[in-house]
Amino acid sequence: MTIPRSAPTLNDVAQAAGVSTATVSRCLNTPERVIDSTRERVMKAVQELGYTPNFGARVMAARRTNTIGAIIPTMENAVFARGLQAFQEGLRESGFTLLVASSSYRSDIEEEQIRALVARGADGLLLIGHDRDPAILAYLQAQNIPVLVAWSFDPGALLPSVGFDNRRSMQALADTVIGMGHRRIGVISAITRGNDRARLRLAGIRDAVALAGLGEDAVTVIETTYAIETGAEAFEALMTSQQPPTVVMCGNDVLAVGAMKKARELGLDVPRDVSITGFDDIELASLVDPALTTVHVPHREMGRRAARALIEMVDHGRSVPSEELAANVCMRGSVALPGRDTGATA
Amino acid sequence: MTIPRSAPTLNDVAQAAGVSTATVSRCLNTPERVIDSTRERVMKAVQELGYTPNFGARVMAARRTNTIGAIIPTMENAVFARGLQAFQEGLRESGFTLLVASSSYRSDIEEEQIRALVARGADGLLLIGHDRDPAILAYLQAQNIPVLVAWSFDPGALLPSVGFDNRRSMQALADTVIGMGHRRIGVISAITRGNDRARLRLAGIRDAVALAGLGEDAVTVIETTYAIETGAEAFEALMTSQQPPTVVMCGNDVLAVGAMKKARELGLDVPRDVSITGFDDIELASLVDPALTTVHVPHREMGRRAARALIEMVDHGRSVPSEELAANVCMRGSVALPGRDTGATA
DNA sequence: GCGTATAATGTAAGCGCTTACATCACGTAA
DNA sequence: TTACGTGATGTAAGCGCTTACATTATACGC
Repeated sequence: MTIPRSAPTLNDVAQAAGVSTATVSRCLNTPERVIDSTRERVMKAVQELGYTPNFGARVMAARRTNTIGAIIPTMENAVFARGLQAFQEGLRESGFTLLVASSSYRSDIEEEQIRALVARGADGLLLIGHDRDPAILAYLQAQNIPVLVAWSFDPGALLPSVGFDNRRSMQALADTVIGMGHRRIGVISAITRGNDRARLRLAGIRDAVALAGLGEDAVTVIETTYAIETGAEAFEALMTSQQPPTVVMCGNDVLAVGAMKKARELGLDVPRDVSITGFDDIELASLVDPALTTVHVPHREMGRRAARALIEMVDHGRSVPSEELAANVCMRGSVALPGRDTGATA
Repeated sequence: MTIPRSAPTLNDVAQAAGVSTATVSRCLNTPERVIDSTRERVMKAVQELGYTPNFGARVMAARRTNTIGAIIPTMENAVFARGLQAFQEGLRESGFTLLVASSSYRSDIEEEQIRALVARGADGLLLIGHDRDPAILAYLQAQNIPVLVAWSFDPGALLPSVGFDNRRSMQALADTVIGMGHRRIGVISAITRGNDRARLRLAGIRDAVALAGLGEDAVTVIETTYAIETGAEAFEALMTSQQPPTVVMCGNDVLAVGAMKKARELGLDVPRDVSITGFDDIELASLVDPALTTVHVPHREMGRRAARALIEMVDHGRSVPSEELAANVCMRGSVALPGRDTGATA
């Protein structure tokens, strides 16, 4: 067996098998149109040469890639990782390959990645959230490529989505908390700029506050990046202020876990001295002590449905109605009635 | 502005700008070779048409994709997610795009993904671990495509690697544990089939046992899939056996956290009643109570170095020496001297 | 003004594949 | 035997791009 200088081509296979390139191509794509004896000969040559069709060439000739692209903010966020894993499994069943890229929460990188994926011939795209420069939307439209949004449900948006109502879900949680008597609410939010999930969750808290007839100054908001440590810092800032909150509502579980960690360090008992809530219901939420009150998001289900919806769009070239999934409040040990005092320990 | 039937091509741009396709191509690839006035005209046309070069065609003509492919077992494992994020950032700085696929720990899917990535013209590949069907190795060699292995250092393997010595690191941890007096060791390992990291970690424990002159029956091994819940189940099985171990060493932190959770449910105090160890040092390890004794793996550093090494291989077409990173034992609260009793609570 | 070096642009040949269409080899019916 | 239908295979034209090479424009020195 000789080692080829470079990857073998269709032509090499054709020569080895003593047929034309068309026959080889047919063996690979429509085997039933080739007589058995020939096919065997060709397949043998394919095996021996270790031939893999050149994707670029194939795409260019056939105008279809069976590839779906997805762009997520970061792979380090467990919620995306989980949803995407399910998404990929769903695609695989239908013969699609998933290509993933991440944007580090930066819209310029997201745009770059969108272009990269489109250029690679992605048949469809999965994007996270609706906040996006109109120019990119126009570009996507010009490319005439199906795009689905996940993790955020918004029937009024330009793009169809599979997700949940971040605003209403967070409001439900805030309603409950306020209903328990909390009047000073600290909020640790993810950066809202370019992130509708974060923005809407914050809006949900404000909705609840307004509904309860509380003043705007009932909430103190700190925005910070996604990490346990930054959550801890924000928590400390909130709790060492003049009038510390009796409950700290966090934009996601990771920030909340950071808050709980810092509470322990500060000698604050959760939930006696201060209540803490999260959002997402990642595994971590039920592992910490006390278990974290949060909003459960069905990430896997979302991934599966997104796969189904996007395949539908790609296969039949038609848009698809947005799908809303339920995200329910999950009461656990980290929330209690507010104490009589100001929330500081003795 | 008219909506094009399909994506605009180089030719469309050339026509719109009144130049040849070669000039447009040069504007995009070697702008300094085109006079300003022409370039402006061309770029304007590019903008207006929303032109994106067709990747397949470009690759076919230029024989280079600036794309690196990576295949990981699963995105849901935080260690891969973190290392890969760093890997991607490293690649981006050098103008490479990362394409990620996951194999669900199945070698047949991994092979499929390897072929998919190769077919897509990946200039290089990042793979996890050395366990792999020789046929795929041969295929990769025939394709003459640079491949780097991460998460496992093995200077003797066919492929160069950037990683740590799973066996020796785990042995170091086991040495320490045995040095503290533990004589009955329960092991919760990830599935070892096709997973050299799991296999080598287990081997490291056996090395330590042999070195200490203990019999083989000092260790009881349970293999299970990667999840908190399966770790919990395995832990229960170990602890309800006739002679429960005084220490349970887990193949990774996720299994260890599952074990700790189950310990709490069983009313066992960690580390008084039983010691528990992990591997990886994910964030979770220092969040649980007591903090988990584990082996710290520098995932980010590994990702960065892997990026550098693979780029070197791709750019200069030469192989690269394997790099070993240190993975150090991290003693924390979950390990203590064994009690006098059998490990069962009163 | 002319010749020449140099910069800017155009021309056209592929890159590896698919596929419409042409060709060929049979088998069947008249 | 001939004519023709059918199925297997070959031929060759692109797909959109890059790039070696050819051509044309510009600048400069004499």
